[in-house]
Amino acid sequence: MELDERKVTILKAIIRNYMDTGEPVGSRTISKYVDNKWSSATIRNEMSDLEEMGYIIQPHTSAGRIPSDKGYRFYVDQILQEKNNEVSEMQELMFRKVDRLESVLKKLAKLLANDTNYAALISGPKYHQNKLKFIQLSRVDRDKLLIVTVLEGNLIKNTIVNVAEEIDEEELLNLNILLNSNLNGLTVEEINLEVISRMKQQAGPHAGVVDLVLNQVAEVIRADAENLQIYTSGATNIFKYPELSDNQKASELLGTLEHTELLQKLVNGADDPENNTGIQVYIGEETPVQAMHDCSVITANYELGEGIRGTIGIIGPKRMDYEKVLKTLRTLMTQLDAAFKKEER
Amino acid sequence: MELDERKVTILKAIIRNYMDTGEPVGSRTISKYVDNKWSSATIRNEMSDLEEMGYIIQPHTSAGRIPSDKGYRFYVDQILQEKNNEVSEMQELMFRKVDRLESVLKKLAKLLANDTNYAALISGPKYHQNKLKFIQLSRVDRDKLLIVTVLEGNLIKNTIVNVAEEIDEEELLNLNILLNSNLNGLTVEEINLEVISRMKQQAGPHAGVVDLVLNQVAEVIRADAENLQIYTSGATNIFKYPELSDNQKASELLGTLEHTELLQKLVNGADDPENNTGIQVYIGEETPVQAMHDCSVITANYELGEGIRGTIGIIGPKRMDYEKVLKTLRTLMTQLDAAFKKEER
DNA sequence: ATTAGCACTCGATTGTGATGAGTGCTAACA
DNA sequence: TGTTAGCACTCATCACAATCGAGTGCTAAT
Repeated sequence: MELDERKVTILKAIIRNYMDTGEPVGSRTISKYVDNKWSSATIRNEMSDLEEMGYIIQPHTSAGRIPSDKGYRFYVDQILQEKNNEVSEMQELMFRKVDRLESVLKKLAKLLANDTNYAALISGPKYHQNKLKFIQLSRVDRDKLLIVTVLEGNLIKNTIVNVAEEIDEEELLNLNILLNSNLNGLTVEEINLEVISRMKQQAGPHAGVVDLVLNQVAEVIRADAENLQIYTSGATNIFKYPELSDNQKASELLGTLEHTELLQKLVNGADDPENNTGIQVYIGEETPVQAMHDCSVITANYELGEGIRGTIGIIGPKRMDYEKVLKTLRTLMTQLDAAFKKEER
Repeated sequence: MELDERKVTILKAIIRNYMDTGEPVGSRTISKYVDNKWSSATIRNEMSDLEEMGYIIQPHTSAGRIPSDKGYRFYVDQILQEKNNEVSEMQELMFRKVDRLESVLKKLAKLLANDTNYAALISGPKYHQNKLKFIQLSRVDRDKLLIVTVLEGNLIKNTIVNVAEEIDEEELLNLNILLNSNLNGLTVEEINLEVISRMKQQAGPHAGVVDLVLNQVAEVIRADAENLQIYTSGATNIFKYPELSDNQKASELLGTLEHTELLQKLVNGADDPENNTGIQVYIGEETPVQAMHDCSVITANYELGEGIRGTIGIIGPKRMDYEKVLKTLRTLMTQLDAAFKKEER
């Protein structure tokens, strides 16, 4: 059987209606929805076909129909095909002073959740493969050094280490120069044994400190790469959708949103190389996270400056307003990009 | 009427039973609970009295009794009176490397939530009234300075600012010395016009930079004091308690846990000067947060080093295991203190 | 090919009675 | 005088039946 134009119209009508109400939709409703262009009986016939083809489902014999995962998939694919060019204007971007990336991300998640009425999720950037831009050692106490590490893209990490030996200001200055001249522009991976031994040699009596510093830098960056920061917001929005807010499911879903390690799957999934738009739509069972099998999840990759990438995600009911979410995500990514470019300037 | 010993015993029995089951408890249950020391009929009489006195409530005519807020209050006060001296050993503290305070706090909240099976909340330290320990300016780009601010207690803040003028390394060094020699040991409040104008004078051509730096420092500290960081964990634990997990309430409660500004009330409340233990117990309507009127909330202040204070909180059903929670909080506070002292060493 | 009409299905809602845990009260008892 | 046994009463809860109505599938007419 073929999916002719009328079937498509009806399918879309079913999906749109269901998105609004969350209730199974019957033939008469659709008939009215299309201005009685066809009678309910006709619609019934078509619906029967659509069900046979797997696009819609009947929860029980005498209920209306609801879209199946396949139905949603069809709908979404249609939207995705639509031209990408309408990058609408968006509200004034609210992160004038990008002081700390983290707080921006949090705000962003909140904004997104409020805007869409779904749960939002945003992952901090992945640090590995990032270049070192600058290292600064300072003494904060007699036996304590502060290490400030600045990565490409102005991501900053601090660590405080205890040092056994005393180092005077001049030595510290020299160490700083040594570190920066040797390490600038290298990625963490590129700091190999050769580089290290050369630095140690140059450091003379304070080779131990060099070791300490390098270990600490490596550790900070690695630790951060491992337990990736993921911020969520608007988790309670799911209570707005009865089909998700049954206690058992809601509890699981909310629990999952608290567990970063589970969310990682979503974030990583977006790396699909075939997908050049950077946008992924998971419908129902397609979602790699168990607790979200009754939801749809949309993720989008963002990129700030050179190679600093992260992921934004929206989690909502299967009947989420795909059009709106996709649009919002697209504009947001553009905005984010622009904001950062501006900051970089 | 007086609250004699028997009444107290029965009241406690009712509360303990109710904490276990979450169901209203009847006279026979209590009779068995006290090894039939009194018959159910006697218990009934006493319960009738207790109800009249307002310590317990009958949800409906032919149900058992449940503790009222007043009942809980009595119970908790009893526990609080018990001697404070049993600081039990606790599991190995898991924050060997206190790299970033923030991540420690998050872990702590998670630990606490897991341990108690209630929702946990922890506020980051309040920065104001904190002394400046160290300031470091570094150039990261031609027109960008990195300002690292270290406060007493080794709390670190970074900011990047754009500067119009070019500053060479030597000038930067001088500025650093200038900043540190003038500002060390001062609180934010103490940096007044006099200090500022003196610094500007000394800075000569780069007075503008001094201004910029000071603004930025002030802003960072203020911004952080305003939207105080509050981390929550184990929010979904509330689904373990049927009396809270009705959809309407659960949604509100979880929503509230996402709104830092509402949680502030809890955190601030613990500042009650009369309360020298630093521990606050809110039962039911006593809670300053609307959505938690069906819960009990316990907050405890912690202190790290000099004047860096924050608050830990537990949110659970009114029938929460007060004894356990109080004990856990007390030990935790001790541990936290010890861990930080050790770090400081 | 479309549509009107009708019998049918089945979840949701409402109503009813049985069940049982728990109470209050009274009278008997120590 | 305090305690207890006994009994009538209350009321949430559960299972079951009756009813309702939205929505269907099928057939026959257009």
